[in-house]
Amino acid sequence: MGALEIFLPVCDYHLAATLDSGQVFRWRQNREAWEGIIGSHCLQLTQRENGIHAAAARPVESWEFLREFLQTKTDLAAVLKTFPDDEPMRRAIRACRGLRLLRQDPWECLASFILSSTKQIVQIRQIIALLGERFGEPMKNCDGQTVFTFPTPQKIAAATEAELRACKMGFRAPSLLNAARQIAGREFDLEQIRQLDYGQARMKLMTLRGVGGKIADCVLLFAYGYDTAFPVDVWIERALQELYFPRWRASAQRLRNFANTHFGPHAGYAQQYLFHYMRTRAQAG
DNA sequence: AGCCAGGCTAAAT
DNA sequence: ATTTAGCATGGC
Repeated sequence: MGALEIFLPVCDYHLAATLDSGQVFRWRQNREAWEGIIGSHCLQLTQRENGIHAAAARPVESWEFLREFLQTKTDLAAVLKTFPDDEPMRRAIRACRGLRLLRQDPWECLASFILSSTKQIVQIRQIIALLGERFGEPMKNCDGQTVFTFPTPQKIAAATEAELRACKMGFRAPSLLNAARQIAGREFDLEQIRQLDYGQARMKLMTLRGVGGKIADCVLLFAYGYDTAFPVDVWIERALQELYFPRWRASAQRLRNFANTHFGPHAGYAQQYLFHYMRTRAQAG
């Protein structure tokens, strides 16, 4: 028999920043709590002094899926110690103590980031919300409201391109449809990725239409835990340019090469701090 | 109105 | 080997 709630002790975990840092797109804040769905578990997460409180809509047998998703066993201090000791990194860390990397479901992550290209985060959220309403399975959250699971590859694969375009995803529709069909048809195995090294895994993901280096890196970092993956998007490009090469314009290749050599074994983690730092700094003006 | 958004692809230098 | 349009859609 399961439980409806649990307390996960963890220090140095900034829940709000983590769930609102562009890694995931289906979590929203409702007063104190953050509401979201992991697999078929509908949850409310609340920040506490020494950890995170979780409440589920239905009894849960094992909470291991939640520890996995939140990565509560990660020793953040040990990760931060591997970052380069330079002024930009120090500022990025200072701007957001307790920011973490999550560990997501590969399909949800892949589909989400196929939909992310040249879209603002608010719009990505909107597209994915529509996709959930139209292709996900309805369920009740803690407050009795109807919410939706993330659509399976099979469900998306059975859709038409027009139905997907109706979710406002535009030219990304054929890419999502292609990925869903390859995965549903077992031509592409998301589990097999785990057995590959970073370079091989990246190449494999990039065989999918609409998946280039940046999206592949997001999936490798956010879903599979390849900590050396370093997604370079417009924000990170701007961050590297302004913070590390303020004097001259560096090419995209130069920036990428710098990123892959400068940030150490947890480069992807460092990237998330830079990303969040740039975004919050821009918001503040 | 025009520019840009957690890019990728194919065409053009 | 690098740089550049075109791609849908919406917010500012």
